[in-house]
Amino acid sequence: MTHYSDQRAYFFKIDTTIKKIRNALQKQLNEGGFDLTVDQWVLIDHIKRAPSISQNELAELTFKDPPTVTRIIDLLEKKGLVERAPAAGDRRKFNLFLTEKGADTYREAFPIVAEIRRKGWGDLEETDYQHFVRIMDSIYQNFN
Amino acid sequence: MTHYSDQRAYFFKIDTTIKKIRNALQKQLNEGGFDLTVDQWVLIDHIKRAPSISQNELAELTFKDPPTVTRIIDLLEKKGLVERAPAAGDRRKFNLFLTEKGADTYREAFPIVAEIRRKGWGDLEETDYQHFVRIMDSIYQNFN
DNA sequence: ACACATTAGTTCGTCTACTAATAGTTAAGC
DNA sequence: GCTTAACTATTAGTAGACGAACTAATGTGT
Repeated sequence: MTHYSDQRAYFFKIDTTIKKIRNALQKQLNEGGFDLTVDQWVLIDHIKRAPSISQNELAELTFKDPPTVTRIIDLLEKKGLVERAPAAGDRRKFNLFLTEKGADTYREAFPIVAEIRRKGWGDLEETDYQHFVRIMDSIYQNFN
Repeated sequence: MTHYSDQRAYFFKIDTTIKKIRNALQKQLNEGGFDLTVDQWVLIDHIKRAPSISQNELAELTFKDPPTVTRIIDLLEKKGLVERAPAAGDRRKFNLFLTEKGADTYREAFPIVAEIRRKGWGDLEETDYQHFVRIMDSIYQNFN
């Protein structure tokens, strides 16, 4: 029970750290005048990188559930940032694209996101990153 | 831009890892027949460790907002696991306690939580834990 | 060709996160 | 002492997470 792996700390630390990052990014997006949540940004980012992606593919890539993706895309479509185009050859599917307005938003918001990432990592080093990836991947894999 | 700290990876890895842990724990709680969410467990755990704690103190400790704590405590009270007692000397406050049923639930659910923590950490070592804590704390502090 | 399973997306219900606004209470300053 | 500020908890509204159940379309086996 007193062994380090039994402490609540690691669960708790991951949780509070991701909250901190999300809050910082959300605050910057708000102050930049963007009507965007962090999760909405994440989907826009993926669509920008893989235009014509389907909702299910998006769900897999972002580790969100299909219903969650549906709802976020609904919102982005309402704002005119994303477009659902019927997929050729499969009438169940949609191909997702950024609208012109969506592409503009991406371009304008990107520097804010990049700055938050840079700020969060601070002066941690390459070897820290290797430790970080190894430990996180290990925890993740332990649940597979 | 190609520098490691600019990758989306670290944000993404933290996010997916905490999701994985939460899902694993929730699944175990469900399979164990507990009518408890992960967040509800977190509050029960804190009340167990600090009986008579107030809602605001609980919010600070768990990094949840006061309205969130209010709602979760409402649910736990409805289930008969937690009790709100008026605080002596300050009629705005409540002192929170586990009911007998709440204490039973804690005792029964604890092994499940401990097992998930153990499983997640796997065979990572003490030095890994030190790296982990240092890196997480660093990211966290970079936003203060 | 037809029953059957699978896939893509949606709807619904419950829960948590966060903001803003509010009631009621207590503390502080002049 | 009295006004004002600060604090504790709550309510309301929007957004997101997730599971279950559903519709419509597609694929497979015989």
